[in-house]
Amino acid sequence: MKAIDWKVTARDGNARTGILRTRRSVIETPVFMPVGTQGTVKGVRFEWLEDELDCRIILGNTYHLFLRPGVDLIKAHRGLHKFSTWSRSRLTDSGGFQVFSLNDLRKLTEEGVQFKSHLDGSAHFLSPEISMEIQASLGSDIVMVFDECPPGDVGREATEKSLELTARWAARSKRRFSELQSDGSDLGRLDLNDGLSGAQALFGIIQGAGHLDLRRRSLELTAEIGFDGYAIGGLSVGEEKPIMYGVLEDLAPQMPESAPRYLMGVGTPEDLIEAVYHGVDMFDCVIPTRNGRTGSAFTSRGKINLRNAKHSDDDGPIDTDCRCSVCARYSRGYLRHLHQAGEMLAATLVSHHNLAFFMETMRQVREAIKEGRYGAFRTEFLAQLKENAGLDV
RNA sequence: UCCGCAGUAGCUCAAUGGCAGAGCAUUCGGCUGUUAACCGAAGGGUUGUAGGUUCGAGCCCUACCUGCGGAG
Repeated sequence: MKAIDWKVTARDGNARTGILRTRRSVIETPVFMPVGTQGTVKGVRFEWLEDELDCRIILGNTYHLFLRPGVDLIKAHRGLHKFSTWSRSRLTDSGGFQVFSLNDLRKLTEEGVQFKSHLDGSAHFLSPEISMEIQASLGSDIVMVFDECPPGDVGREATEKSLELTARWAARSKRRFSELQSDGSDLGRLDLNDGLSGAQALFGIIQGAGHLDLRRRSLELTAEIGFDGYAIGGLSVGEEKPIMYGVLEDLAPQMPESAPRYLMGVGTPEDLIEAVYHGVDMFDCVIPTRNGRTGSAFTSRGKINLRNAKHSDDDGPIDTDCRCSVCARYSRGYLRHLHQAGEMLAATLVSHHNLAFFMETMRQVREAIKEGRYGAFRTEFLAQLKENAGLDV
Protein backbone atom coordinates (compact mmCIF):
# COMPACT_ATOMS: atom_id res chain seq x y z
CA MET A 1 0.00 0.00 0.00
CA LYS A 2 1.15 3.49 -0.76
CA ALA A 3 1.75 6.26 1.75
CA ILE A 4 0.39 8.92 -0.58
CA ASP A 5 -1.65 8.93 -3.70
CA TRP A 6 -1.32 11.46 -6.45
CA LYS A 7 -3.38 11.58 -9.62
CA VAL A 8 -3.30 14.02 -12.50
CA THR A 9 -6.70 15.58 -13.03
CA ALA A 10 -5.94 17.90 -15.96
CA ARG A 11 -3.10 18.84 -18.28
CA ASP A 12 -2.33 21.92 -20.28
CA GLY A 13 1.00 21.69 -22.05
CA ASN A 14 3.49 20.61 -19.39
CA ALA A 15 1.37 22.14 -16.64
CA ARG A 16 -0.90 19.82 -14.74
CA THR A 17 -3.38 19.76 -11.88
CA GLY A 18 -3.67 16.85 -9.53
CA ILE A 19 -5.10 15.55 -6.31
CA LEU A 20 -2.55 14.60 -3.69
CA ARG A 21 -3.85 12.47 -0.84
CA THR A 22 -1.67 12.11 2.20
CA ARG A 23 -2.68 10.27 5.35
CA ARG A 24 -3.91 13.60 6.78
CA SER A 25 -5.42 15.67 4.01
CA VAL A 26 -6.43 16.01 0.41
CA ILE A 27 -4.38 18.59 -1.47
CA GLU A 28 -5.06 20.08 -4.85
CA THR A 29 -1.93 20.70 -6.89
CA PRO A 30 -0.20 22.84 -7.96
CA VAL A 31 0.04 23.83 -4.31
CA PHE A 32 1.89 26.43 -2.31
CA MET A 33 2.94 25.21 1.15
CA PRO A 34 3.51 27.89 3.80
CA VAL A 35 6.75 27.46 5.70
CA GLY A 36 6.42 26.60 9.37
CA THR A 37 10.02 26.09 10.36
CA GLN A 38 9.69 25.85 14.12
CA GLY A 39 6.26 24.26 14.23
CA THR A 40 4.46 27.50 13.46
CA VAL A 41 3.86 29.52 10.34
CA LYS A 42 5.37 32.69 11.77
CA GLY A 43 2.72 35.17 12.82
CA VAL A 44 -0.25 33.21 11.50
CA ARG A 45 -2.71 31.20 13.58
CA PHE A 46 -3.57 27.65 12.52
CA GLU A 47 -7.25 28.67 12.67
CA TRP A 48 -6.68 31.15 9.85
CA LEU A 49 -4.60 28.69 7.82
CA GLU A 50 -7.37 26.12 8.15
CA ASP A 51 -10.48 28.22 7.75
CA GLU A 52 -9.91 31.28 5.65
CA LEU A 53 -6.73 30.32 3.80
CA ASP A 54 -7.85 26.71 3.29
CA CYS A 55 -4.29 25.54 3.58
CA ARG A 56 -3.94 21.75 3.53
CA ILE A 57 -0.21 21.33 4.07
CA ILE A 58 2.59 23.26 5.75
CA LEU A 59 6.31 22.72 6.24
CA GLY A 60 8.30 21.99 9.33
CA ASN A 61 12.03 21.78 9.80
CA THR A 62 14.12 18.95 11.17
CA TYR A 63 17.14 21.09 11.99
CA HIS A 64 15.27 23.70 14.01
CA LEU A 65 12.95 21.31 15.84
CA PHE A 66 15.84 18.96 16.59
CA LEU A 67 17.76 21.78 18.29
CA ARG A 68 14.68 23.25 19.96
CA PRO A 69 12.57 21.96 21.60
CA GLY A 70 14.37 18.69 20.82
CA VAL A 71 13.20 15.22 19.85
CA ASP A 72 12.56 14.02 23.40
CA LEU A 73 10.10 16.77 24.14
CA ILE A 74 8.23 16.23 20.89
CA LYS A 75 8.13 12.49 21.62
CA ALA A 76 6.73 13.28 25.06
CA HIS A 77 3.96 15.19 23.30
CA ARG A 78 3.42 12.20 20.96
CA GLY A 79 4.59 13.88 17.79
CA LEU A 80 4.45 17.28 16.20
CA HIS A 81 0.84 17.04 15.05
CA LYS A 82 -0.46 16.53 18.57
CA PHE A 83 2.04 18.95 20.07
CA SER A 84 1.17 21.78 17.70
CA THR A 85 -2.49 20.84 17.03
CA TRP A 86 -1.98 21.16 13.27
CA SER A 87 -3.79 18.04 12.12
CA ARG A 88 -3.53 18.49 8.37
CA SER A 89 -0.49 17.48 6.35
CA ARG A 90 3.01 18.50 7.25
CA LEU A 91 6.14 18.11 5.14
CA THR A 92 9.45 18.26 6.96
CA ASP A 93 12.67 19.35 5.39
CA SER A 94 15.56 17.10 6.31
CA GLY A 95 17.87 19.71 7.76
CA GLY A 96 20.34 19.42 4.89
CA PHE A 97 19.72 22.89 3.59
CA GLN A 98 19.88 24.50 7.04
CA VAL A 99 23.08 22.77 8.04
CA PHE A 100 24.71 23.87 4.81
CA SER A 101 23.67 27.45 5.32
CA LEU A 102 25.68 27.43 8.55
CA ASN A 103 28.92 27.65 6.53
CA ASP A 104 31.77 27.91 9.00
CA LEU A 105 29.86 26.07 11.70
CA ARG A 106 29.99 22.71 9.88
CA LYS A 107 32.21 19.88 8.70
CA LEU A 108 31.13 17.49 5.97
CA THR A 109 32.13 13.81 5.66
CA GLU A 110 30.76 10.81 3.79
CA GLU A 111 29.03 9.77 6.98
CA GLY A 112 27.19 13.05 7.57
CA VAL A 113 27.62 16.56 8.85
CA GLN A 114 29.19 17.71 12.08
CA PHE A 115 27.88 21.15 12.95
CA LYS A 116 27.53 23.66 15.70
CA SER A 117 24.15 24.92 16.79
CA HIS A 118 23.43 28.52 15.82
CA LEU A 119 21.59 28.80 19.15
CA ASP A 120 24.31 27.93 21.65
CA GLY A 121 27.31 26.66 19.70
CA SER A 122 26.82 23.10 20.96
CA ALA A 123 28.17 20.33 18.71
CA HIS A 124 25.78 18.02 16.84
CA PHE A 125 25.88 15.44 14.11
CA LEU A 126 23.31 14.88 11.41
CA SER A 127 23.32 12.03 8.89
CA PRO A 128 20.73 10.53 6.54
CA GLU A 129 19.86 7.94 9.21
CA ILE A 130 19.57 10.48 12.03
CA SER A 131 17.49 12.84 9.90
CA MET A 132 15.07 10.00 9.11
CA GLU A 133 14.85 9.12 12.80
CA ILE A 134 14.09 12.70 13.77
CA GLN A 135 11.49 13.08 11.04
CA ALA A 136 9.86 9.84 12.21
CA SER A 137 9.63 11.26 15.72
CA LEU A 138 8.17 14.46 14.36
CA GLY A 139 5.61 12.28 12.59
CA SER A 140 5.51 14.41 9.46
CA ASP A 141 3.49 13.10 6.56
CA ILE A 142 6.06 13.79 3.86
CA VAL A 143 9.72 13.27 4.74
CA MET A 144 12.59 14.69 2.71
CA VAL A 145 15.84 12.79 2.17
CA PHE A 146 18.95 14.27 3.75
CA ASP A 147 20.77 16.02 0.91
CA GLU A 148 23.68 18.33 0.33
CA CYS A 149 22.77 21.73 -1.05
CA PRO A 150 25.93 23.49 -2.21
CA PRO A 151 25.90 27.17 -3.18
CA GLY A 152 25.04 27.80 -6.83
CA ASP A 153 28.52 28.96 -7.77
CA VAL A 154 30.78 26.10 -6.63
CA GLY A 155 31.74 24.90 -10.09
CA ARG A 156 31.01 21.83 -12.12
CA GLU A 157 33.32 19.36 -10.46
CA ALA A 158 32.17 20.18 -6.94
CA THR A 159 28.55 20.07 -8.08
CA GLU A 160 29.06 16.61 -9.55
CA LYS A 161 30.69 15.28 -6.38
CA SER A 162 27.90 16.83 -4.37
CA LEU A 163 25.04 15.31 -6.33
CA GLU A 164 26.69 11.90 -6.13
CA LEU A 165 26.98 12.23 -2.37
CA THR A 166 23.35 13.31 -2.26
CA ALA A 167 22.41 10.17 -4.21
CA ARG A 168 24.31 7.92 -1.80
CA TRP A 169 22.67 9.71 1.10
CA ALA A 170 19.29 9.28 -0.61
CA ALA A 171 19.80 5.51 -0.72
CA ARG A 172 20.79 5.51 2.95
CA SER A 173 17.83 7.73 3.79
CA LYS A 174 15.44 5.33 2.11
CA ARG A 175 16.93 2.28 3.81
CA ARG A 176 16.63 3.77 7.29
CA PHE A 177 13.26 5.32 6.47
CA SER A 178 11.85 1.88 5.53
CA GLU A 179 13.02 0.36 8.82
CA LEU A 180 11.44 3.18 10.78
CA GLN A 181 8.07 2.72 9.07
CA SER A 182 7.69 -0.75 10.53
CA ASP A 183 9.20 -0.37 13.99
CA GLY A 184 6.77 2.11 15.50
CA SER A 185 9.08 5.12 15.34
CA ASP A 186 6.70 7.19 13.23
CA LEU A 187 4.64 9.16 15.75
CA GLY A 188 2.29 10.44 13.06
CA ARG A 189 1.15 7.03 11.90
CA LEU A 190 -2.56 6.55 11.30
CA ASP A 191 -4.72 3.50 10.78
CA LEU A 192 -6.60 4.16 7.58
CA ASN A 193 -8.98 2.24 5.41
CA ASP A 194 -8.99 4.48 2.38
CA GLY A 195 -6.30 2.70 0.41
CA LEU A 196 -3.38 4.48 2.01
CA SER A 197 -0.92 2.77 4.33
CA GLY A 198 -0.95 5.40 7.06
CA ALA A 199 2.85 5.51 6.95
CA GLN A 200 5.08 8.45 6.08
CA ALA A 201 5.95 9.29 2.46
CA LEU A 202 9.53 9.94 1.34
CA PHE A 203 10.66 12.37 -1.35
CA GLY A 204 14.02 12.31 -3.14
CA ILE A 205 15.91 15.50 -4.07
CA ILE A 206 17.58 16.30 -7.37
CA GLN A 207 20.68 18.49 -7.31
CA GLY A 208 23.09 19.62 -10.03
CA ALA A 209 22.96 23.43 -9.84
CA GLY A 210 22.67 25.06 -13.28
CA HIS A 211 24.23 22.19 -15.27
CA LEU A 212 21.52 20.51 -17.30
CA ASP A 213 23.44 17.28 -17.82
CA LEU A 214 24.25 17.03 -14.13
CA ARG A 215 20.60 17.65 -13.31
CA ARG A 216 19.65 14.75 -15.58
CA ARG A 217 22.30 12.57 -13.98
CA SER A 218 21.01 13.43 -10.52
CA LEU A 219 17.45 12.69 -11.63
CA GLU A 220 18.54 9.33 -12.99
CA LEU A 221 20.31 8.37 -9.76
CA THR A 222 17.38 9.51 -7.63
CA ALA A 223 14.64 7.89 -9.72
CA GLU A 224 16.59 4.62 -9.71
CA ILE A 225 16.24 4.48 -5.93
CA GLY A 226 12.53 5.23 -6.18
CA PHE A 227 10.55 7.72 -4.10
CA ASP A 228 6.96 8.81 -3.51
CA GLY A 229 7.77 12.21 -4.97
CA TYR A 230 10.70 14.10 -6.45
CA ALA A 231 12.02 17.46 -5.45
CA ILE A 232 14.23 19.93 -7.25
CA GLY A 233 16.72 21.34 -4.77
CA GLY A 234 19.51 23.82 -5.10
CA LEU A 235 17.69 26.51 -7.04
CA SER A 236 17.20 30.11 -5.98
CA VAL A 237 20.45 29.93 -4.08
CA GLY A 238 21.96 33.00 -5.67
CA GLU A 239 22.02 32.02 -9.34
CA GLU A 240 20.58 34.20 -12.11
CA LYS A 241 16.89 33.77 -12.95
CA PRO A 242 17.46 32.45 -16.50
CA ILE A 243 19.54 29.62 -15.01
CA MET A 244 16.69 28.54 -12.77
CA TYR A 245 14.12 28.78 -15.55
CA GLY A 246 16.45 26.90 -17.88
CA VAL A 247 16.80 24.05 -15.40
CA LEU A 248 13.05 23.90 -14.87
CA GLU A 249 12.30 23.86 -18.59
CA ASP A 250 14.71 21.02 -19.21
CA LEU A 251 14.36 19.01 -16.01
CA ALA A 252 10.74 19.13 -14.90
CA PRO A 253 9.28 17.38 -17.97
CA GLN A 254 11.92 14.61 -17.55
CA MET A 255 10.83 13.87 -14.01
CA PRO A 256 8.57 10.86 -13.33
CA GLU A 257 5.18 11.64 -14.78
CA SER A 258 3.18 9.86 -12.12
CA ALA A 259 4.75 11.39 -8.99
CA PRO A 260 4.45 14.91 -7.65
CA ARG A 261 7.26 17.31 -8.51
CA TYR A 262 8.30 19.67 -5.76
CA LEU A 263 10.42 22.78 -6.33
CA MET A 264 12.04 23.48 -2.98
CA GLY A 265 12.21 26.98 -1.56
CA VAL A 266 10.65 28.79 -4.51
CA GLY A 267 9.58 31.47 -4.78
CA THR A 268 8.15 34.72 -6.06
CA PRO A 269 4.72 34.70 -7.72
CA GLU A 270 6.33 34.88 -11.17
CA ASP A 271 8.64 31.98 -10.27
CA LEU A 272 5.61 29.87 -9.35
CA ILE A 273 3.85 30.71 -12.60
CA GLU A 274 6.95 29.77 -14.61
CA ALA A 275 7.59 26.55 -12.72
CA VAL A 276 4.00 25.38 -13.05
CA TYR A 277 4.27 26.06 -16.78
CA HIS A 278 7.11 23.54 -16.92
CA GLY A 279 5.25 20.94 -14.87
CA VAL A 280 6.02 21.55 -11.19
CA ASP A 281 3.29 20.64 -8.67
CA MET A 282 4.48 21.72 -5.23
CA PHE A 283 6.21 24.77 -3.77
CA ASP A 284 7.24 26.24 -0.48
CA CYS A 285 8.83 29.56 0.27
CA VAL A 286 9.38 31.94 3.17
CA ILE A 287 8.67 34.94 0.96
CA PRO A 288 5.02 35.58 1.86
CA THR A 289 5.64 35.38 5.59
CA ARG A 290 9.11 36.92 5.75
CA ASN A 291 8.19 39.77 3.44
CA GLY A 292 4.98 40.16 5.41
CA ARG A 293 7.01 40.63 8.57
CA THR A 294 9.31 43.12 6.90
CA GLY A 295 6.57 45.27 5.42
CA SER A 296 6.27 44.25 1.81
CA ALA A 297 3.02 43.00 0.38
CA PHE A 298 2.12 41.20 -2.83
CA THR A 299 -0.70 42.41 -5.03
CA SER A 300 -2.11 41.42 -8.38
CA ARG A 301 -0.32 44.45 -9.79
CA GLY A 302 3.04 43.75 -8.21
CA LYS A 303 4.85 44.09 -4.91
CA ILE A 304 4.38 47.13 -2.71
CA ASN A 305 6.47 48.33 0.18
CA LEU A 306 4.16 49.34 3.01
CA ARG A 307 7.04 51.15 4.69
CA ASN A 308 6.94 53.82 2.02
CA ALA A 309 5.67 57.17 3.31
CA LYS A 310 3.33 57.51 0.34
CA HIS A 311 1.04 54.87 1.88
CA SER A 312 0.60 56.74 5.14
CA ASP A 313 -2.61 58.56 4.13
CA ASP A 314 -3.94 55.77 1.90
CA ASP A 315 -7.27 54.46 3.22
CA GLY A 316 -7.54 51.75 0.58
CA PRO A 317 -6.62 48.07 1.05
CA ILE A 318 -3.33 46.43 0.07
CA ASP A 319 -5.01 45.02 -3.02
CA THR A 320 -8.44 46.10 -4.23
CA ASP A 321 -8.82 42.75 -6.04
CA CYS A 322 -8.06 40.69 -2.92
CA ARG A 323 -10.87 39.05 -0.99
CA CYS A 324 -8.89 38.25 2.16
CA SER A 325 -10.06 39.38 5.59
CA VAL A 326 -7.14 41.80 5.94
CA CYS A 327 -7.99 43.62 2.72
CA ALA A 328 -11.65 43.62 3.71
CA ARG A 329 -10.91 45.64 6.81
CA TYR A 330 -7.51 47.29 7.11
CA SER A 331 -6.07 50.16 5.07
CA ARG A 332 -2.57 50.58 3.75
CA GLY A 333 -2.23 53.66 5.93
CA TYR A 334 -3.12 51.79 9.12
CA LEU A 335 -0.91 48.82 8.23
CA ARG A 336 1.98 51.20 7.55
CA HIS A 337 1.40 52.85 10.91
CA LEU A 338 1.43 49.46 12.66
CA HIS A 339 4.64 48.51 10.92
CA GLN A 340 6.40 51.80 11.67
CA ALA A 341 5.32 51.53 15.28
CA GLY A 342 6.81 48.06 15.53
CA GLU A 343 3.48 46.52 16.37
CA MET A 344 3.47 42.75 15.97
CA LEU A 345 0.00 42.89 14.42
CA ALA A 346 1.55 44.45 11.31
CA ALA A 347 3.62 41.31 10.75
CA THR A 348 0.62 39.09 11.36
CA LEU A 349 -1.78 40.95 9.09
CA VAL A 350 0.59 41.39 6.17
CA SER A 351 1.80 37.78 6.43
CA HIS A 352 -1.83 36.72 6.35
CA HIS A 353 -2.57 38.81 3.28
CA ASN A 354 0.54 37.57 1.48
CA LEU A 355 -0.36 33.95 2.15
CA ALA A 356 -3.90 34.66 0.96
CA PHE A 357 -2.44 36.13 -2.22
CA PHE A 358 -0.23 33.09 -2.83
CA MET A 359 -3.05 30.63 -2.11
CA GLU A 360 -5.45 32.53 -4.36
CA THR A 361 -2.85 32.74 -7.14
CA MET A 362 -2.45 28.96 -7.01
CA ARG A 363 -6.22 28.51 -7.07
CA GLN A 364 -6.33 30.60 -10.23
CA VAL A 365 -3.44 28.60 -11.65
CA ARG A 366 -5.34 25.35 -11.12
CA GLU A 367 -8.50 26.79 -12.61
CA ALA A 368 -6.65 28.02 -15.69
CA ILE A 369 -5.02 24.62 -16.24
CA LYS A 370 -8.34 22.82 -15.88
CA GLU A 371 -9.88 25.17 -18.40
CA GLY A 372 -6.99 24.73 -20.82
CA ARG A 373 -5.97 28.39 -20.81
CA TYR A 374 -2.82 28.30 -18.72
CA GLY A 375 -0.62 29.72 -21.47
CA ALA A 376 -2.79 32.81 -21.71
CA PHE A 377 -3.06 33.06 -17.92
CA ARG A 378 0.73 32.99 -17.61
CA THR A 379 1.23 35.58 -20.32
CA GLU A 380 -1.29 37.91 -18.76
CA PHE A 381 0.00 37.41 -15.22
CA LEU A 382 3.58 38.20 -16.17
CA ALA A 383 2.55 41.11 -18.41
CA GLN A 384 0.58 42.62 -15.54
CA LEU A 385 3.69 42.57 -13.33
CA LYS A 386 5.92 43.92 -16.09
CA GLU A 387 3.47 46.69 -16.97
CA ASN A 388 3.37 47.91 -13.40
CA ALA A 389 7.03 47.48 -12.58
CA GLY A 390 8.24 50.65 -10.92
CA LEU A 391 4.78 52.20 -10.86
CA ASP A 392 2.64 53.02 -7.87
CA VAL A 393 0.35 50.06 -7.53
C1' U B 1 19.70 87.91 43.46
C1' C B 2 23.84 84.57 44.30
C1' C B 3 26.34 79.68 43.72
C1' G B 4 26.77 75.13 41.00
C1' C B 5 25.81 71.93 36.80
C1' A B 6 24.32 71.38 31.78
C1' G B 7 23.46 73.09 26.59
C1' U B 8 26.62 68.81 20.18
C1' A B 9 21.76 65.60 14.38
C1' G B 10 14.43 65.18 15.37
C1' C B 11 15.50 62.39 20.49
C1' U B 12 19.20 60.25 24.13
C1' C B 13 24.18 60.88 24.34
C1' A B 14 29.86 60.30 22.65
C1' A B 15 34.21 62.91 21.06
C1' U B 16 43.53 64.19 25.34
C1' G B 17 43.11 71.41 22.27
C1' G B 18 44.13 68.11 16.13
C1' C B 19 39.07 65.02 10.14
C1' A B 20 32.13 66.10 14.77
C1' G B 21 30.36 60.38 15.86
C1' A B 22 26.89 56.43 17.74
C1' G B 23 22.13 54.38 19.00
C1' C B 24 17.14 55.37 18.15
C1' A B 25 13.88 58.07 14.80
C1' U B 26 13.19 59.55 9.48
C1' U B 27 13.61 58.28 4.10
C1' C B 28 14.76 54.47 0.71
C1' G B 29 16.40 49.51 -0.78
C1' G B 30 16.75 44.18 -0.01
C1' C B 31 14.42 39.54 1.54
C1' U B 32 13.35 32.51 -2.55
C1' G B 33 13.84 24.08 1.15
C1' U B 34 13.66 31.03 7.76
C1' U B 35 20.45 31.46 11.94
C1' A B 36 15.77 36.85 9.51
C1' A B 37 9.43 41.13 14.00
C1' C B 38 15.70 40.95 10.02
C1' C B 39 19.74 43.10 6.97
C1' G B 40 21.71 47.26 4.23
C1' A B 41 22.10 52.37 2.45
C1' A B 42 21.07 57.50 2.58
C1' G B 43 19.69 62.28 4.40
C1' G B 44 20.32 65.03 8.73
C1' G B 45 25.29 69.86 12.25
C1' U B 46 26.87 77.84 12.09
C1' U B 47 28.54 72.10 18.59
C1' G B 48 22.92 77.90 22.70
C1' U B 49 24.71 83.30 21.26
C1' A B 50 28.66 87.02 20.93
C1' G B 51 33.62 87.85 21.70
C1' G B 52 38.70 86.26 23.20
C1' U B 53 43.29 82.92 23.76
C1' U B 54 45.76 79.52 20.24
C1' C B 55 49.05 77.46 14.23
C1' G B 56 44.39 75.06 15.52
C1' A B 57 38.53 75.54 20.09
C1' G B 58 32.73 71.19 20.78
C1' C B 59 36.71 71.24 24.57
C1' C B 60 40.31 76.83 27.57
C1' C B 61 38.73 82.29 29.09
C1' U B 62 34.73 86.38 29.39
C1' A B 63 29.77 88.04 28.90
C1' C B 64 24.96 86.96 27.72
C1' C B 65 20.69 83.42 26.75
C1' U B 66 18.05 78.88 28.13
C1' G B 67 17.16 74.67 31.39
C1' C B 68 17.90 71.98 36.03
C1' G B 69 19.52 71.87 41.16
C1' G B 70 20.84 74.48 45.64
C1' A B 71 21.05 78.95 48.73
C1' G B 72 18.52 83.35 50.02
